[in-house]
Amino acid sequence: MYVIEVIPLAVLPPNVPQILSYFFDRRLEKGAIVQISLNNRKVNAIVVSYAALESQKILLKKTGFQLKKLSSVVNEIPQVSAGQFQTALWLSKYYYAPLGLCLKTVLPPFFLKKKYELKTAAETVLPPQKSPGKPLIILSGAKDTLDNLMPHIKKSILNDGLASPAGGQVLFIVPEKINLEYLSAQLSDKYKTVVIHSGLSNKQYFESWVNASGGTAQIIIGTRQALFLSFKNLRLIIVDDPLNDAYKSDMSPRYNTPELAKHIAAAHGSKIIFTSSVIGIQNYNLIKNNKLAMNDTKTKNGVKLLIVNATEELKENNFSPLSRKLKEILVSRVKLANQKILIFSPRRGYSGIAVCQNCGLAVKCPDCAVAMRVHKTTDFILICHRCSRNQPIPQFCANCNSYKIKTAGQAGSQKIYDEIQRTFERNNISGIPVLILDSDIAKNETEEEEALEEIKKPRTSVLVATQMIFSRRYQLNFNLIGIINADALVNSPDYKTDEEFIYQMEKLKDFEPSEILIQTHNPEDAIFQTLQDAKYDKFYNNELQARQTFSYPPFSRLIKLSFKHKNQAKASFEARLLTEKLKRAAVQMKLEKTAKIIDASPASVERERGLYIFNIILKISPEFENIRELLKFVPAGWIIDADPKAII
DNA sequence: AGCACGCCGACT
DNA sequence: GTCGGCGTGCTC
Repeated sequence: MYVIEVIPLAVLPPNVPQILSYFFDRRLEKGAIVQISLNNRKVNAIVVSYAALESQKILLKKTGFQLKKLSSVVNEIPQVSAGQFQTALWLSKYYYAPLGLCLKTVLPPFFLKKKYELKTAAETVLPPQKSPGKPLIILSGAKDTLDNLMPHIKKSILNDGLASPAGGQVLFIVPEKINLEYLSAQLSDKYKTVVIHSGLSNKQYFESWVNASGGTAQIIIGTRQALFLSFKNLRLIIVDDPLNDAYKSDMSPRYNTPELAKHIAAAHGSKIIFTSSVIGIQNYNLIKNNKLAMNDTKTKNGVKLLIVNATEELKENNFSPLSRKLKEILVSRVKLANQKILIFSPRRGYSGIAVCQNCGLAVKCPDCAVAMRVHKTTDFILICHRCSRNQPIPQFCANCNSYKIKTAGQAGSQKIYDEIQRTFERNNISGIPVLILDSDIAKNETEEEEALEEIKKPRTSVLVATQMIFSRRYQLNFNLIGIINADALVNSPDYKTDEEFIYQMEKLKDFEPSEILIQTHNPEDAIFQTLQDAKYDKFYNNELQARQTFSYPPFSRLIKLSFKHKNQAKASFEARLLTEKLKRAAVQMKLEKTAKIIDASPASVERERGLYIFNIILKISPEFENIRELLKFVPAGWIIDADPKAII
């Protein structure tokens, strides 16, 4: 008899062991697939080790529980490689996520599907290679990204200076699948490329997998899942746009792709290059500490910035979302030939919200603690931007029964569109196409492509777009960009706001405009001067200092603990209970200095989809390794988010 | 996360 | 009488 240790491919709560033991009458190799009975349900599990029962007897007596027998063997041939185990373990440890779930994340979507069986789990453990050197960040405009990368790609594929005769592989990670087609078209005439993303069928995914692990593919281009492939001789990982929000997984394990990419690169001994339009504060700090090299190829192009005081517009009785200056520039621009104009709207929809003029209350979503946003279809309707629920604008105010419900607040893309049309009419301008690109349009893929095709035509046109347009910055150019409300550009009042603002603005410059007009209610804000100078050293240094003062990253690691419940009192109680528990534990463990616990507070949107949300923030100093010691007090039902996107 | 057990209210 | 609501507890 043998004792087999397995990882169930199921979610186990954090307070139970993630590796379980079962009896079996023979040995099973690491990576074999079995079926186990877990609390009376049948679950697939992966073998991690075996041991003769004799050697385990004493140990088993101590634990006290009765081991069960394995239900059945699914596949005795190892299907999970050492590399996959290693990645899953790292994810689980680094992001405090259930191990079984991490293993599931690492495995390809066709895993255990009969048609796509892998003969052996491909694994190429490379002999120690020449050190790949420090990570590198290349700063460039989006359109120069590939040109800058080509020498690095070429060198890696030629496998320069290495003993191994095999050609090297390059892994190119992008935040969204939208640019995969373009990148693969650019690279595939010179190199054998494969593509990996969530839209692939099992058949296609399997094919890419085989080409990557077998070494046929020289360049693997993909979204973050491509990091979970097996490789033959991976020499270089490129992560484009590392600051992109889409890189942070919103499902457990809540990993951040650039961080995982660094780990994978280290495991393969391959070089890692980030390509970005900005450095970012964390990377700036790494450069300062000599842990990251930088190659700044950005030419200081003389884009003209125009700051317009939006408050002044209101004082002068201009209630249009378009300032007088913007209208003026717009009207003169469209009279020229082949002008591309982007009007950047902070959000989709028509105008802000529906407000009762009598009592001043906005119409709120019944399930979420946010005001619903007005949209225009054939009629005006209300849509919740959190949960997508929609309903007509009520005739009477739920609060005071008044019938005076009016739309109010910041204009969205739809209203801006109407305003532009009206401006053109008033100035007797006709025949200028005005298009919208927001997530409402993008729901229909052909409609989105049509809008983009129209924009690419060699004629003057205007596009009203939300942040979605950023993913098109590799191919689109605009002569003029107007930002309707810069204050709403960054969605949350968080410690990252200024960094995010700079990031967004630098991305806009990727469209290579000659002029950017920014409308804001805070024109005196120092950030605009920083932007004007495009000198970010001082900004980063100030920001680093502020972050040090308040123990924000990179001077601490943030962990967000969230609890959701339909009953507000219950959620609030649980949150306070855990805060107290953690504080007491921290005192007992003498961690008051290394782990700062911020009291539980309702999330900035305190209710979402009918659930009340409370957050506890932990600020852990970087030298404290054993966060698990503290997190073991977090009961099941809490969401643990290490390195969260936002803390509100 | 699932899934069973168990204790209260509605209904053929 | 029993069907089914969901609170509680457990998973080698």
